[in-house]
Amino acid sequence: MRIGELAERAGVSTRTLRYYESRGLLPARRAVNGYRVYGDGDLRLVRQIRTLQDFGFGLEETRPFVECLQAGHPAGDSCPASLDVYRRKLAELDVLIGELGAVRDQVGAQLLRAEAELPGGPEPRCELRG
Amino acid sequence: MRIGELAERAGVSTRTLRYYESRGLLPARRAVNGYRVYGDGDLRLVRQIRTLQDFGFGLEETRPFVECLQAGHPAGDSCPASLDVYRRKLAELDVLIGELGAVRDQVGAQLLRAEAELPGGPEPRCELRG
DNA sequence: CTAGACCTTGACGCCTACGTCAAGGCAAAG
DNA sequence: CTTTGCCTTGACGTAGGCGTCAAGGTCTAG
Repeated sequence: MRIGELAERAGVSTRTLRYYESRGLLPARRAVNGYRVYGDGDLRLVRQIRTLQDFGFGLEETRPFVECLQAGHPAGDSCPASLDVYRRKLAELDVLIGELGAVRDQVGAQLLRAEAELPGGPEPRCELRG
Repeated sequence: MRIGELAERAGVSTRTLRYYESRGLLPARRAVNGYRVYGDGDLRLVRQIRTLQDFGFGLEETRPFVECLQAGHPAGDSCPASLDVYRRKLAELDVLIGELGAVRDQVGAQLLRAEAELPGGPEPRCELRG
């Protein structure tokens, strides 16, 4: 299939596919006229990349998965290098989530304090009515 | 004081201060020779910006706080507009943390599955020894 | 022959918060 | 006068992942 069909089937733009090729992921055979030609394996490959990107992986981080598939393994994460990426990402996520949680608490505290110091506006929920 | 001193006292670069000015935050008086001249209030202003940036606020999001201080209020969050930013940020953080948590769980699940399917490598912790 | 759909490469745009260099002005010390 | 240090504006570079022309080649239907 050519680039347009692969793009449509994978749900991405042709620009995206050319970009992946420029990054060394997703190499393409060429027809006589210079057109890129892809096989079904390439569809799996692009889908693997998109799945990881949805998880917030950068393109470089998807490379081990891509190479794993290209090496003929059943899945992108059938190789130790891919598992390492999973582990690093997990660690990163844990740190990030922790930091964001801390920030959330600080912002929440600032909000409460500032609301208490601001006389105007809507009254606090616990205000006595009547 | 001039830009170099303010930069040092605030712990930022002169480039950063000029950038803030170009964005319409942190306006500066000018000496006869064209040099920027700042007062102590500007130091508070810059510190307010940095605090918020440490919380992950974008520069635009710090504008209400800056304007609040410039209006003569005791703190950057002494104005309703600033509180609105706090609230929006809290909501954003909650959503983001939730999404990241979901991703974390999915990546963790993928890792466990892939580790189980990979025969080689270090044995699971529960393996019998000897 | 021509229109139209598809393909090619090349290159600039975007967005954020500055870093970093370039060329040159101003002021005080020696 | 010269050095030294601080200041000025201007403008390009960075990172990520493409979007969006631009100019032109290819193939097919009518």
